[in-house]
Amino acid sequence: MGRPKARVSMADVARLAGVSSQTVSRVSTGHPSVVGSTRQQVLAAMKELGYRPNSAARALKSGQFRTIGVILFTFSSTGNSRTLEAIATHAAQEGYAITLIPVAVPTQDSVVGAFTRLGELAVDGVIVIMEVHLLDSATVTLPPHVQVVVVDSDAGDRYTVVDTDQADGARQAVTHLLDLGHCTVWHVAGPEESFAAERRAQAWRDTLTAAGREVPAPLRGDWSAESGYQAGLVLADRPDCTAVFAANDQMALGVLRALHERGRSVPGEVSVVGFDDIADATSFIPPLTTVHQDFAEVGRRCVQGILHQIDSGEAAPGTTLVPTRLVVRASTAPPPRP
Amino acid sequence: MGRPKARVSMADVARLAGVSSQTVSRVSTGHPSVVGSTRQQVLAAMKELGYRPNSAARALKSGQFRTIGVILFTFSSTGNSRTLEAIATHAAQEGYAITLIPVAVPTQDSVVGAFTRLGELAVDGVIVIMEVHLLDSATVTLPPHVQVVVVDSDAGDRYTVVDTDQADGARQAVTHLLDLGHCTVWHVAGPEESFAAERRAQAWRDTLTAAGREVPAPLRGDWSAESGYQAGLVLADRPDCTAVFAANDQMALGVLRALHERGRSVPGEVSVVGFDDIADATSFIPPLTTVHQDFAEVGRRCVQGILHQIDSGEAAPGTTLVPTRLVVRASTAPPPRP
DNA sequence: GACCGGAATGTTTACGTAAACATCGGCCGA
DNA sequence: TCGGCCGATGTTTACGTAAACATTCCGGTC
Repeated sequence: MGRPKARVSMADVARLAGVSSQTVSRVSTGHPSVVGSTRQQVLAAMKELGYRPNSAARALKSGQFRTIGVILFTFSSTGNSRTLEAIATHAAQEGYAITLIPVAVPTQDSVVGAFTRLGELAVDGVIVIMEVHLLDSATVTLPPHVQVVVVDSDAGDRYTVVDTDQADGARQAVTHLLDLGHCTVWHVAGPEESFAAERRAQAWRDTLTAAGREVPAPLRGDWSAESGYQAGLVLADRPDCTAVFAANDQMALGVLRALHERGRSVPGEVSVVGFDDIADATSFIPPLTTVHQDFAEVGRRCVQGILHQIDSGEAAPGTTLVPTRLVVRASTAPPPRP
Repeated sequence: MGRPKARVSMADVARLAGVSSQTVSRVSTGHPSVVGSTRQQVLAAMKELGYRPNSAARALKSGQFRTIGVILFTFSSTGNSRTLEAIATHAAQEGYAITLIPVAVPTQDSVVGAFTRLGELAVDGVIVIMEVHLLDSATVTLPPHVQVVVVDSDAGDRYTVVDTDQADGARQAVTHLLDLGHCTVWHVAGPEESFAAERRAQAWRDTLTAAGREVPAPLRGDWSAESGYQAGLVLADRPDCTAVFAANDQMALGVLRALHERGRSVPGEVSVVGFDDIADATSFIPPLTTVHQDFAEVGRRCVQGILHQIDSGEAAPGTTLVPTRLVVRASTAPPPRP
């Protein structure tokens, strides 16, 4: 409001440089047909006045914002915030900015609200990081001119979906434990609403079944270490439990603590595998064997996907899976000899 | 490009509703002097055409973007991403969007680059989450019309700074250990470039000195659990070390692992205190006594501060400290009887 | 019954940029 | 030598919105 001077515009620069504002525009956008001497003159004037292009005017004119919206529920999940980081980094490399749209409470109302606001938002495309269950239940149609990429979903028939290969990761984890000689593997699953949790649980079940092993009833957590601890207390009391696959590293941490408190040694008596490969996993007691997720790659492919859609102007339904890799550390070993 | 139809504008709505576009504008902005029946007509037309205000045009006209830029180096620090989450949430409540500007490599060049891009960005204000050392060394002046709030800095004389009360948190941690009867407290510090680390180390030193205790040489980590583990290995070999204050929870985790591996029981032989109170700290072995930081409050005050500056049009230098609180769990106890 | 005031609505204009079109001047080939 | 062509630059215009100003119409007042 009370700023000393209005913002410098192209007209101001043009006046000082003694050219037309269109020439300033050409210099600003790097158009080739401006001769060197003129360009220098304009650049000098820009510098002297401290000219900055007005992105609102530019967006208005061009119809492009060079901005990607990212909708997400929570940062607290390791995956979300690491994916967001990768998205932001890659978008920046492509000259795109990121606009964050947090949806604090994942109720249908707030999702609708977020998408409504989205329609007014200055974005060329949107990346949605959330369980698509909510996307479905929300009776919202995305504004037709906005392209969408979804993470963590199975809606590959309708949207472009990028996700970690959850199933293969879980399979690797279970196979690793079976190969070590365990009769079967117990599972601490994530919350029901989560697709990732569902996938991991399903692959765990399938792998056991395919190997002809008994499938114990899964325990259910909510991704938190505390919920893993509760599950771990239950498992610690079962002498027949020698191998546990937790659906994420945090819950594995809780399982480790429960086993430790109940005096069951890891990996001597019980083996534990996690999922995510968070940085801290190397410093758990003992260092955790876990499934590594390449969040950076997920983010990269999200940006790539959305930019492709923005350029081509049309959606490209389909699912891209980013491979996972088992990282073996010290929390797994053959089962104890009876 | 090849979209079936151009975007719906106010003129289209006006045509359908049989009013002028200015009336549509008035309805859109909630201007009072539109009679009920007209308003209904316009709203119906908006709905039928799927009208969405064009924020670029709106920003161009009003000179405001209703957007806050957030510059940050890394999400991997717990504090950064939790603060970001709180900022995003509160900004959304105020009807502001968040634009993320990641600076992957904290070199001077990339900082300059980020701030240059910033000048062109459609933001009304900026929140900087980073060590201000780099802000200083970067020979950048922020565009004069952009307001700034800084987190984690001591530049309160030049900028509005919001930070956790690092010093008091560290004091509480050290005092707690001394009160338990420990002769002195060892410190695993964060990296030198970090103001937060510097503050915590200084307060640790001051508190020991004020109590007339010996001040051991601090060990230095880089916030990671692995670096805490390395420091822990050193401390585990010193029989005179009975109490450790780690500058964050991750490093505390590493210390716990090192002590465990070397057979020194926690808290029986050695007490450990962390800083941050991350969610997982309750499931460390043993559950970690740590200093709780209220990131949500930090985020809230950042948004509040920047909005105030945007409204008033002038900077408001000064520092706001958010209190911390010691959370006592199971990793601290009186020292062993010799 | 003419006039005044104010509420409801319409018209004009400007925000800063960049595409489209217009102009100018010099160089090349016939 | 001259027409034409192309590269460099200028002029016009439109993007969608909302402030400022203009107009219309109504009820109420003297």
